[in-house]
Amino acid sequence: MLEEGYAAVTSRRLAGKAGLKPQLVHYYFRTMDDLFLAVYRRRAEENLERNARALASAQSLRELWLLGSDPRGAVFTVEFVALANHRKAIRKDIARHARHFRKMQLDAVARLLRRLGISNDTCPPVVAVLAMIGLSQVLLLENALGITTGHDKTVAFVKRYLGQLDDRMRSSPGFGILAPRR
Amino acid sequence: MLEEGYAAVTSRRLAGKAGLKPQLVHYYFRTMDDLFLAVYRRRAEENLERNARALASAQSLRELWLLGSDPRGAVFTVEFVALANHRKAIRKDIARHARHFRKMQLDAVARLLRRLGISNDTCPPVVAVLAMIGLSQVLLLENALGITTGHDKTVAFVKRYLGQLDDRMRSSPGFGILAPRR
DNA sequence: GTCTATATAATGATAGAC
DNA sequence: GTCTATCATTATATAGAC
Repeated sequence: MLEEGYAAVTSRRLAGKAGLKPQLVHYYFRTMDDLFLAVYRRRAEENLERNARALASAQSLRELWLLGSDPRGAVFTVEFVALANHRKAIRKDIARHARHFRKMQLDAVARLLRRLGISNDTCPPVVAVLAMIGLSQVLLLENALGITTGHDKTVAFVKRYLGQLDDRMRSSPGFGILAPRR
Repeated sequence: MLEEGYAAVTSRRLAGKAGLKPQLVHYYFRTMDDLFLAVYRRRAEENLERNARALASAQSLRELWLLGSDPRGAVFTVEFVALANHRKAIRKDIARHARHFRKMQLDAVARLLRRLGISNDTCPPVVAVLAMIGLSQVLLLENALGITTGHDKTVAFVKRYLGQLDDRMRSSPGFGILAPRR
């Protein structure tokens, strides 16, 4: 799926990779949609856990950025969004997970910005979250196409910026209460 | 393609919509890949023209933002990136166009930030461009999935922010030389 | 330019033997 | 749980009549 797109995932090729017969795919998952959903759910759960760990760390913002910059993640997302574009059952699942995910990030970033004294007027938490996600996704998408103009510069800028915020965060009064230094 | 994904675009369905026989698709385009490329090229050219007009306007940033916020554009991009993910000929074409497009945006935004007195340390042009693209893409993608939490707030924030920059730009000395007020 | 006819190959899915 | 056998469907693409 990551290498050749979801359309390349067929019961036959899949079984071939497992050294088994195509019919077993249907035995285990019934339909191909069920298979795709199973893949998505497993990955979604892993993703939630990794995110929770990142948010609890002493460098939340940098960790969040790194998570969003996993190349497999971006291709995975594109493929499933494309898949969701014409399979109702899959779209529903993705939407539900994405909402859960978003809420979690949003709560954490809002708490963080408040503690840093960054007001809603300066930058609403939701803008910060969406900008971070958007930026990392665009970088990954372009990379997949072989376009990298200015990417290094952008990554360096973002990391420096987020690192400074994380530093201010760690040295803010009462930091240890919420997220103890490791 | 926009409604059901690229996999749903078959010679049969296409011919059906045109009230013709599937074989005519091959008569005109030979292969389905050639067809997809023709669609992409037409759209890409329109896109370049619209962008050039936006960059020449008196509210470049807002116009750029609006262009990036066209819902059809985002779905179109996702579908073609997914398509490019497993068709070499198509990937090459997308990459070439994207590079051209990026250079155009980058030159214009760089000139604009310089004129506004925003230094490279404050915000490198490429970061501004990628952040704008990323943010609008994420909004559109989520929208397509039915997720809209905080979107209104984000759009309002961005428009207000870009509007202020455009205002400063218009009132900067010598503005009329580069982009005459309409 | 548009059609009929056809070659060829892949797909998802089920039934039933072992 | 894994296999063989099989079906119905769909796809891309070409050849040739008109």
